[in-house]
Parts: sequence; structure tokens; C-alpha cells
Amino acid sequence: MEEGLYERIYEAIQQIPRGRVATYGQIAAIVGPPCEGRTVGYALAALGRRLDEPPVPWQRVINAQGRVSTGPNQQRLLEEEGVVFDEAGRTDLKRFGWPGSALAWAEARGCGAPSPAEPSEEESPQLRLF
DNA sequence: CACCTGACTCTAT
DNA sequence: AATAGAGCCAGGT
Repeated sequence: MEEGLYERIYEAIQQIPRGRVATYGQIAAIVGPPCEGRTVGYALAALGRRLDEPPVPWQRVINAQGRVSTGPNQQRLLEEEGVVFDEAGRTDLKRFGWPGSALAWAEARGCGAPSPAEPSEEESPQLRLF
């Protein structure tokens, strides 16, 4: 069953937990090429004319600058989920960014099974929620 | 079948 | 830090 590229994008977005945000680029990375940040934006733009079930939490997708792309309404929806924005309308992706994206990305690459021999482990991308 | 639209990201000034 | 410009794809009419 061949689903459109947009469908895969929607599913990736549906994996973003409440109170957490992901960037367009992040979603694109999860879906994989030829999906790019803008493609995600295009897919979401098309959402306005489609009712999906379950609904796609489009509000949790923001741009790489940590700012919403659709206007103050989206920001308000996120604030109701607990996401905090500063006066410049930016949020700290280190705190509210969806950390699960890295895992989803690895899965998409078929790296579900960690290799027994993993040399370079000197520098871990330690995700600190603080 | 061709044309048009659309919610991004990066790099350089 | 802010602004400007270039690159790119899928879906609907």
C-alpha cells in the first residue's frame, strides 16, 4: 500500500508527544529523503483542507529558529500544552524539543539493533533537559 | 497534461 | 543580530 509522502510526514508528526515540539527539519530527517523541511511545511499546508483521524498535531511543528511559522495562534496552543516562549516568540528547543526524534531517525535507518562494536563513543550527544 | 501554490532552511552580507 | 537571496518537491485545479 503506497502512501503518499505527505502521509508519512503526518504519521511522524503524530508521534510528537504533547508539550513537546519538533522542527520541520527534524520531521524531514525522520521521514528521510526526498523529504526536506519545506516539504513538511507543504504537507502541513495541505492539512488545512483535509480532516485526518487521528488529527495531526500540526501545532507541535515549528521552525528551526524555535518560532512558530503560522502565527500567534499556534504559539498559544503550544503554551496551553506547557511549552514556554520568550518575548521574542522563541522557545528553547533544548528543553521542549522532541528528543525522541533521534531514536525515530535511527529506527528509520534500520539501526534498531545496536552494533556490538561501536568504537567512537567518546562524544555522546548528551541531551540534558536542564 | 501543464501550471500554480505553499506553514522551510541555510549561507552570506 | 537581522535581512536577503537561492534551492527544492508534492498535490490540486
